[in-house]
Amino acid sequence: MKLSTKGRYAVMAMVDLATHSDGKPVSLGDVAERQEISLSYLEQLFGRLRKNGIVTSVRGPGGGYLLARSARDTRVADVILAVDEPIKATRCTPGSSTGCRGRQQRCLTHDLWEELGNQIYLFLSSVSLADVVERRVLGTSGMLFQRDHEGRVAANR
Amino acid sequence: MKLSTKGRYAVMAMVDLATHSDGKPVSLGDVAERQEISLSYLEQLFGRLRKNGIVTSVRGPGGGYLLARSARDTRVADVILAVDEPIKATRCTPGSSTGCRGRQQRCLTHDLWEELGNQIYLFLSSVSLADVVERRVLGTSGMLFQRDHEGRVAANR
DNA sequence: TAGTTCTCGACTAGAACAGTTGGTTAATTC
DNA sequence: GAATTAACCAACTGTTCTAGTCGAGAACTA
Repeated sequence: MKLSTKGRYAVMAMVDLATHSDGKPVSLGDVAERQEISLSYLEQLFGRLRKNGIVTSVRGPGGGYLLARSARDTRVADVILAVDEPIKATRCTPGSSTGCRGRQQRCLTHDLWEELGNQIYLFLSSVSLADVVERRVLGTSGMLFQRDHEGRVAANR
Repeated sequence: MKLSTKGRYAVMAMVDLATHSDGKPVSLGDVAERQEISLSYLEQLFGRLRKNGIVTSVRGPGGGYLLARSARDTRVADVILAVDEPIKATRCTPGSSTGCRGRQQRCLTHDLWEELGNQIYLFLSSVSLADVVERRVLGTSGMLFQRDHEGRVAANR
């Protein structure tokens, strides 16, 4: 599970879509203006989303994009997986079980990345677009960590 | 909380350090060879780790790096925060509460990224270097998602 | 003094990100 | 049927980050 600004842009746009679609298609031009993302970049992202069956498209005037499923059934994880290509296995890629065998059989940190990837995926697939729209994202929040005046990392335990 | 291969390299190196240090300093040359990471790149990373008080250094022959605290008290999150500079707030940066006010007061997905960042941080600070060394990273694991033959994303629920 | 190891800064090829440009195709409206 | 709308598509670009290289120096040990 890769986390990039690309995935975040896609989620922002999809939330916008979920918010402003009342059964009618929403044009990317509108989304671009509201979210202040370039139209052409959105086109690239929605190309991916369409190929992955997350949205459907309607061409021509009054056209645009529609959620393929309801906002409640579209999970944030689906959106991110659709736009972020599965990464090619470098050294020890979180998702795949191959790739991290240098000279040892399996790198020491393998389980850690695997587990972290699962945690992230579990969280993001527990959240639907509807949850985001209705601001139903539980706030455990609070300042959990800071940097001191010298720039060093300090945690508030 | 930024997740990059850079942070992963740092954690791999720190786990190596925790594994091979029996009170004596471990030279970066040894770590580089074992982990197959370039020495000069490691030097950059350990410069950051030292400035953030994660490791201490000993110069000269027989020198190297030592954990500043015990492996049990050094958390994976600390390592990653030390090497990954706090990102400059682009549009809606997960960590900081500023930055995502385009024309609205606060973007719809803000809470989502904030909460995700917290989830990741909580997980990574619950794991110490000792946990990784002793392979004590709980495996909720299993294949949670896949792509079908057309490359589309599908989840195993 | 020689050799080891850390320390520091500048530089680099390659990749990814975010966006641009310039088209085409399909549907609607005039 | 012509003009307009908006999805589609491909190639290209400036910027940033990654991962690494290179060179010089400073501290310590033998």
